[in-house]
Amino acid sequence: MSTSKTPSERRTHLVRLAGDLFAEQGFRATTVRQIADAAGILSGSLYHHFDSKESIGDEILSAFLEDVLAGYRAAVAGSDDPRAAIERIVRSSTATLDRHRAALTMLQRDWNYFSGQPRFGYLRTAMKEIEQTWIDLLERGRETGVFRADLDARLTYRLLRDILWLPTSWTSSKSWTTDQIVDGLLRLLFDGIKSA
Amino acid sequence: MSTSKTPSERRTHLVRLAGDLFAEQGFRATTVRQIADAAGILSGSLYHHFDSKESIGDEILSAFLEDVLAGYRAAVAGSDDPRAAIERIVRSSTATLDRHRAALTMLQRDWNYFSGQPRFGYLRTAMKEIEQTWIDLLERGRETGVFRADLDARLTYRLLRDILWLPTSWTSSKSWTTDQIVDGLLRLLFDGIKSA
Amino acid sequence: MSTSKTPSERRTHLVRLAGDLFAEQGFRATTVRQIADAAGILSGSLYHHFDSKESIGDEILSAFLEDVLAGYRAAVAGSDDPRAAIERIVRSSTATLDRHRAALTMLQRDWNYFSGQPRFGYLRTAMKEIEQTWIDLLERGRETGVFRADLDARLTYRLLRDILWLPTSWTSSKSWTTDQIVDGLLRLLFDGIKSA
Amino acid sequence: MSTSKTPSERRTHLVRLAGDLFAEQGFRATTVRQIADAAGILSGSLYHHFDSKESIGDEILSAFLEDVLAGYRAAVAGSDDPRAAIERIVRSSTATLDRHRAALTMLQRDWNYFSGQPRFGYLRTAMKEIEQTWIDLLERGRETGVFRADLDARLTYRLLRDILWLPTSWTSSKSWTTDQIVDGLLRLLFDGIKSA
DNA sequence: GATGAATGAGTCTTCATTCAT
DNA sequence: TATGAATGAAGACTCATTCAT
Repeated sequence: MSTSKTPSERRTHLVRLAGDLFAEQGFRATTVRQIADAAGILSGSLYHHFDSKESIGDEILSAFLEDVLAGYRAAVAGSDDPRAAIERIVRSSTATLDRHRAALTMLQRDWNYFSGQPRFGYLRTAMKEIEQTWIDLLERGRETGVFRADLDARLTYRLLRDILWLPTSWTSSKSWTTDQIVDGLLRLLFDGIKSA
Repeated sequence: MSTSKTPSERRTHLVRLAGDLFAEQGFRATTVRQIADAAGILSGSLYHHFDSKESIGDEILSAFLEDVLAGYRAAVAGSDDPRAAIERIVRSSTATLDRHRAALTMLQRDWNYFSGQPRFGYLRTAMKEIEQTWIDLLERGRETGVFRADLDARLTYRLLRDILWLPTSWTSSKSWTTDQIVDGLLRLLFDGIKSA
Repeated sequence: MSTSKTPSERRTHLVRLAGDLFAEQGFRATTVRQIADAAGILSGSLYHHFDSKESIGDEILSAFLEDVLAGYRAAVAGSDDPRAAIERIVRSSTATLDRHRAALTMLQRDWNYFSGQPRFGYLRTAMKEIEQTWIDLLERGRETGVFRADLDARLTYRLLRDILWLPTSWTSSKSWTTDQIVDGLLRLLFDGIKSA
Repeated sequence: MSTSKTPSERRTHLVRLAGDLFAEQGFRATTVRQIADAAGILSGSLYHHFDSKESIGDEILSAFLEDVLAGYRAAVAGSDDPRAAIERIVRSSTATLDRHRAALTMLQRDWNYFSGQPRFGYLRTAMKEIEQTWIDLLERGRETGVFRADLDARLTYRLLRDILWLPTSWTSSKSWTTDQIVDGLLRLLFDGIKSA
């Protein structure tokens, strides 16, 4: 992944600035000049801290995926109850949103670009672990009768994973708190919109 | 909206080619040269058919929104039953996916880019009508007791609209038919994943 | 090697202009802007004709090597006399100098740069054929008693090949005609500087 | 020439490191960062020792020329025999090669660059002395019948000077010892490749 | 309608150099 | 002496667009 030695504060600050721009405009649509402008330096000066625009992206993406995977592993580790595990995943995922808006936006908008490059091979690896986790939980829940018997695990996973990551794009309009979103999601997820 | 004077077959063909590329790579990431290559002509020659890359995008987006709005209006017009209307919307939306993958991808990935330009003002207008339609239906369903009483109409709308458009990005992996996706969505939407 | 379809006259002209600059300054020290300036266009416009600076170099180098190898093969093909063959090589090489000054200078000054790139792999291949030709001739001449018995074929080859290509760098100072140089070289080569 | 006030050991070491890189890659193709990396310091820190990259080059080149000129003068001073003097020049030149590979490579590859700058004016001066020495020797040898009567002194000088400096570029392939090269050169020079 | 050639503004990146600490 | 951060000018290359033929 990234060679994160002991990132100086300056460097960390620059990554944050870049991340904000990536979140707003996407990775490819953001120019190094915009990043440099935000930092009040010349664009060439960025290369004192990073050896390429992509290495900034790398730093953001790998940090995000480490966090996400940690959340998934912790959610599964606790107990045997699939429903409880899914709820923990949803809650941890949503919590991660705020810290990693940039990464999420980058993946949503430029997935093809990143996943095609060898350098970002870890993206596919991580996604596979995430997928496997969901599918295991959904199938286990189905077998133990907690979830509907006709549930298509893979299809449901695809839907849920993407749904979970949707609200990132909204954060500009601060209409809802994170808690509201999580609860709305969980209700929708488990119970649908029908009244009981 | 679009300046579709005499949409000669050649022109229509070019728009389709461009759309395929936009769907794959996004609007901004697609170069006019790639479009021209796909058509077997030189990039400059495209300008005999369109006066800019954006006018191609315009053509694609406006056609899409006309279709979508028509679907929404038809869905609502039929009856008073909110649940039936929503099901019609979902079914019509999903049907539109195949015909308008390019437009959806463009909106998902470059919404900020388009919606910021006066030329694409109709995007915001159309979105507002879509939003209003959903909210009306959800609130009516809540009031008549068909939907849960604690349903946040606006939040649910945001979630549902985006969810509805998610599967567009998947089409590369032909794992499911459109029908499968629609049914999965409707079940999730109305009933959640819990077993009865 | 290079994909030389049907090089337009414009393209050919540009290659010549670039070659002149490469010959004077070396490949790496020459900027695309200088080439464009020489052609009276903007630097970006060069990329309408070539997809990279290196592809211009490729065009120049591969044309040169084809010419050189043709000369070597023809020189060897004629007869069995090593001394005559070497004389033909020297004469043909020197004749090639004028047409390919740029290529020679590029190889002399930036050999490490080019030979390290896969794209220019044919450079090593060609050099090997050249080396083998010399060594065969020298060894045959030694065995048949035409050349000195203590001649180190490989060492002599290295010296001779490089010596043969030296005068390219001088052409700025038009002190000698090509014929003078060839004759001087041949005398030095066969007889040394000692008086008989 | 060079501003070698107090050539501390550190400084001398740095010059040697730089020289190695210059010899491998050429002066212009070597970056100050590479030099600093080789020394284990940051590139900016080099400027505590030298006020510019060129001043490092200056140090290397002027040391070389002093050495070479000393060799030439000593070679001529000894006796009146042109042939003996030339042999001494060749032997001393070749001996200098090992100590000054960097300088030679720099001159071979970037002569135009250096000789064009006022700061390196001494290069032209030194070259003129070298040229004059050769021409004197060759003409004297021709007049006294030691060398061929039809020898073009200037042309032969140009050839010989460059030939003498050729083997520098080979040192990567350690196929021959310096002695072997010298002997090969001298035999070629005096006797040619023909068998007696 | 299409080609071939060009523009001009902008992209990421490199590199010698400077300087406060 | 060295570091860490920056400059500023330049480098190769991209791309939407224009236009004479």
